[in-house]
Amino acid sequence: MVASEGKKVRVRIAPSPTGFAHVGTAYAALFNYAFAKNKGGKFIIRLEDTDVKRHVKDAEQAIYDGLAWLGFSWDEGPDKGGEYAPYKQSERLEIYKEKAKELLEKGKAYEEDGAIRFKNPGDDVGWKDIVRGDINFPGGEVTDFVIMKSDGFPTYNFAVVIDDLLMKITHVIRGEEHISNTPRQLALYKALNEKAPEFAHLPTLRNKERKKLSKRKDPVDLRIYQKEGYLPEALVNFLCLLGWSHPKEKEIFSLSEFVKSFSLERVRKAGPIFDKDKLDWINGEYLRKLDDSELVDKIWEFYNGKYSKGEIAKIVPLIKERIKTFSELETLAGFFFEEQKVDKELFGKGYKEHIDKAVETLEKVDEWSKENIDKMLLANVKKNNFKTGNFFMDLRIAITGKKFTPPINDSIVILGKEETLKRLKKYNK
RNA sequence: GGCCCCAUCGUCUAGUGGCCUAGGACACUGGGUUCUCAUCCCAGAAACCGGGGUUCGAUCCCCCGUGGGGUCACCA
Repeated sequence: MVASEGKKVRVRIAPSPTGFAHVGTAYAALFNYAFAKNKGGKFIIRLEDTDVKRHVKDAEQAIYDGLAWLGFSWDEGPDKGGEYAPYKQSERLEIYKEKAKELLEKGKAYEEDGAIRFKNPGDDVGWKDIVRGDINFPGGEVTDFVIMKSDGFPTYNFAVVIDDLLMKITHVIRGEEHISNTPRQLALYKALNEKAPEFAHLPTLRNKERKKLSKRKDPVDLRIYQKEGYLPEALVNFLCLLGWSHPKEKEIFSLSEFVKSFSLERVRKAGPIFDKDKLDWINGEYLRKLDDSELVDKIWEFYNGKYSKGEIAKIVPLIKERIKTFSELETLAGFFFEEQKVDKELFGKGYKEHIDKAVETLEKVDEWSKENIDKMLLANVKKNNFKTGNFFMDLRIAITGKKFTPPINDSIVILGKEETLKRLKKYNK
């Protein structure tokens, strides 16, 4: 860190509580967090709740929960307090009122229909964006705009400027969609006789139609990922890779490594497409890297104790390399816990014979071990001149109801002699 | 439409004037391991939007097109 720069880095994210925790918010949080922590600065949450109509109950908590789930912590915020409290705009109304009054008195704003409008001088404005370089807007683009609504609440553009100023925000790192707001905010800083913070406009996450992620049709609610059984670390890692790349081209890395190697210079300008394929792969990578015992705990937690840790522990080695998310566990391995319906159409031609002989053989196994089962079943296949693949496939279907499962002999061992035979005997002639 | 931003394989990206016959990853295809699926290993197909410049030399610099996106509220 360059000590001579003096100013301590302070960044913020400014979500509005209009529903749930949004991936876009998580994305902005990720880059702000990394930038701040990389520079030993502060990461702040400020709630932009100045739209009374759009305010949704519980949305505030959902945002904290979502961000915490992903592993972020913030230094100041509505729930945490801090030197520049309050951090909720609805609790700062007096401040905006006062500032608006100042502007009014200086003749830089005027009243109209109960609202206060900023009198825009119409100068050309521009700034050096940290990720995009020079951006300029011709004067005249920005007209007079409302800063205080008639309901006594500030508008977004006004509140942002006042708060960033008062909260001593040094870098405003936000989505590209805010570029067009920046001229207004810059005009305000100038009118207030204050120096503006640095700006960095991140690319916008897009869907497959190349449009900005939509609340209606895209999976943007963080809880979706929680429910589907993604690891937060994997989601974060995935997000890191959108618009940013590791200097050494690494793909799998932790949040702390991201923080360590982060720089805004490596942020791309083009808006990346949020494509879950790669997320699935990353999640699988993280899953496979976990110790079996960790995986057991996480699965147990995911299913809210529905299955005992003992049961889970038995099957974990078999499913670890086969699931991409926790929610896939039941489709892949549900048969361990509960007998599945079997569609007889799935069976091959001589299935009854296969099953009969399997029952016959398995009944003779007294020490129920993988070795014995392997040995005896294979001998049985040979003796009867079965086709190995066909035999095991019919066995698999009879026991699990599915064609794709963990290795069948291992499964039989776990299921136990009694349960296995019970399932097979249903097909006795 | 005005203004602004952007443009390398299908997707995420490396690249910062010669190291590029453009590299990696996901996805895809083929093969190997295997009782299925998966993991793992190997191989393959796949891109610098177009046109002008600048330069001895452009994916990289400039201009113009084209395409995509964002934004134009008393929403944030």
